[in-house]
Amino acid sequence: MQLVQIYQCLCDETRLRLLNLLLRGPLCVCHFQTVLSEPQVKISKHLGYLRTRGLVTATRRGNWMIYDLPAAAARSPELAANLACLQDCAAEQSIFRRDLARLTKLDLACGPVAGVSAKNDDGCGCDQPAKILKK
Amino acid sequence: MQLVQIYQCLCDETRLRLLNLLLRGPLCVCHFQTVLSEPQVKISKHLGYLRTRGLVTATRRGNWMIYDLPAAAARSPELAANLACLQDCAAEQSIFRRDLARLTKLDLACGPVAGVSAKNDDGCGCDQPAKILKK
DNA sequence: AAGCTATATTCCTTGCTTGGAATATAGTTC
DNA sequence: GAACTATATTCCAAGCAAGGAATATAGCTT
Repeated sequence: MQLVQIYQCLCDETRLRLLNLLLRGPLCVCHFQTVLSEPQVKISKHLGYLRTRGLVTATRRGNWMIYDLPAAAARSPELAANLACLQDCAAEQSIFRRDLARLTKLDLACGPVAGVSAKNDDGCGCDQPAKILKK
Repeated sequence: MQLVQIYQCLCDETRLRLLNLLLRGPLCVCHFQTVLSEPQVKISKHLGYLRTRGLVTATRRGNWMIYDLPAAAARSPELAANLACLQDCAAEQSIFRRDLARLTKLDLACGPVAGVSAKNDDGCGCDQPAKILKK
């Protein structure tokens, strides 16, 4: 992957916020919506943008799409370096810290879950919890 | 400085090439032109873009404008981190390596110079050598 | 199958970025 | 001061990206 393309993915604030959350672990779209407080189209489009450029992966799980960063082994040196850099930098800017805090709160409310068919009414805004188990 | 703004500066290939060269030391516009083989407007505009956003500094020296990165002490943590990251990444991509090689060749042809009023006919494409002495 | 949920896509508008041609500016040399 | 050099700016056209409204799609539930 070309270096410029990585930076093109990073040059939008919404995308930075999405990636910052993904650095903590995989997530489904509805939880991005909740944490960022942004409309569904916006989130979905930016995730699509990142996906077509290989910065995130997406796997369907029932109704939900689980987005994740590419596996460490699958990251180019450039991508790995820039994700590490982003993580460091984001830790110092309030907007990213706030997002992570909100995500943590969501996690606590929802708790981890393995399956997909159980409903829960945890008030997350969707019927499925935030904490997605890594395969 | 906001992190996004840094990435916005980095998301254009021409600007990446300029910054990559600047990581080696200060340079005047005409040498960017020579190394990148791009028209003057293009170089000048991208340098202007970087300048207004604080990613480079510019000082006039006779007819020449010397561009440089902000002094290490003046760099925000985010900028410092990303410049370091860029330097690492650029070292692995051929276009940036080629640029550095061309710059080195220019240096050899021109040699270091302190003053500004002496002409030389070193074939650099302008009357002033490439190697600018740090103040 | 019908209705529901989560997510994606299309269409459209708006604004930004890029690049080039032409021109302007600042400084030098003669 | 006239000519010249290096660089910046203006004006314009084209392309791209972002956001929203409406709609489509995929999978679940009953």
